[in-house]
Amino acid sequence: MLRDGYAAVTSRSVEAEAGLKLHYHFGTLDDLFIAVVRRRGESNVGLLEDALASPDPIRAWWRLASERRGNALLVELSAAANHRPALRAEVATFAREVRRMQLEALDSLLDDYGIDRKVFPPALVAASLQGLAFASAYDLVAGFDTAQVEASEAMNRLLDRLEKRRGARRKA
Amino acid sequence: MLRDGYAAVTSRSVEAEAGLKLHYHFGTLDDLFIAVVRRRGESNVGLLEDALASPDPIRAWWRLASERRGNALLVELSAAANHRPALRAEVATFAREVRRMQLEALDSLLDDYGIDRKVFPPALVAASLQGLAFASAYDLVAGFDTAQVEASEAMNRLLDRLEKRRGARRKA
DNA sequence: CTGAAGTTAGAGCACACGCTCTAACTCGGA
DNA sequence: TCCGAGTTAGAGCGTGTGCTCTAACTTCAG
Repeated sequence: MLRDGYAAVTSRSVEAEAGLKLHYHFGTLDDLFIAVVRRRGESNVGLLEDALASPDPIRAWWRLASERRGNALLVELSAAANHRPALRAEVATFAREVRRMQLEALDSLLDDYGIDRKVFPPALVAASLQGLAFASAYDLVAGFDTAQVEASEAMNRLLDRLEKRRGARRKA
Repeated sequence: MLRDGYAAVTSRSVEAEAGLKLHYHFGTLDDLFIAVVRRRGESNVGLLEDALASPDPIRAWWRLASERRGNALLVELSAAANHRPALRAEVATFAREVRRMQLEALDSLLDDYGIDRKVFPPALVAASLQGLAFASAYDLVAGFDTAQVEASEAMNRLLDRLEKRRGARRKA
């Protein structure tokens, strides 16, 4: 999937590559995709949980969100979900769950970071961070070259400042 | 394309819907997609140019970037570009050009808005704004329901503040 | 009215897909 | 050793694709 794109995942290519009978073990192709989403999604929920509970939650979240392989996979799965309603529903479930976790975490974290929730409510922060990471990954996967490196370096510096501020505030 | 997704754009469906012979008028299917990107892309470059030169440039840009139809089309075209190298190259050209325009505009605008370019350099601002808009559109198109409405309302309020600040600074 | 240029209808080709089916194979327990 | 459960190989079906091709139709200048 990462090598050739989701469209290259056909019953024949899977059987050739994996050396087993797809329809015997998984049922339909949809079932295969859904199994992938479920596996990956559950592991991701776990990782996000850890990140949000870590000592520098937003930085950890950002690191997770900008992770390259995971994002490439997400891009492919989202594209595949375009033509597979069942898959789309499964992806939607995880997207909602992940966003819910982020909003809940931010709700108590924003004050720690000294972020004014009137100006930057959780929904905006979450959507921006995740959107920046996703769009950067998208452009990278597609080879668009839209100054993602510069942006992500600036983001890392911004996170340094934020985490430092949080550290200072929590000490006080 | 917007109704049924890019995968529904087949030689036969196009001929049925448009009532003309695709291969006679356009050549290959790739050529059709590329023509669409080129038309849409050029018009979009023009619109962005106007937006960035308008009295409230960032708000206008944001409005353009969150425009629903355009974004849905972008999502479809990006997905289609996944399996069509020629198309991907064409989309990449416009993505780069658009980003270049944004960076150039921000380079002189940031001071007007009183945004500290040490913390928020043009690349970060551009990628965030565009990323937020794109990801929101993506989630909307896919029906993911990840609090995009809340986020976009907050973004509008943030833009109100920013544009107001710019107005005040320019008067002084 | 003639005839050439532009355009279409529709059959057809080679290919790939998802999925099903049957015959064969492997292999561990009795 | 034999049996039966688990698994595979590989042919096959129906469908849809991109694209080509030829014969027919339309249009309009001369």
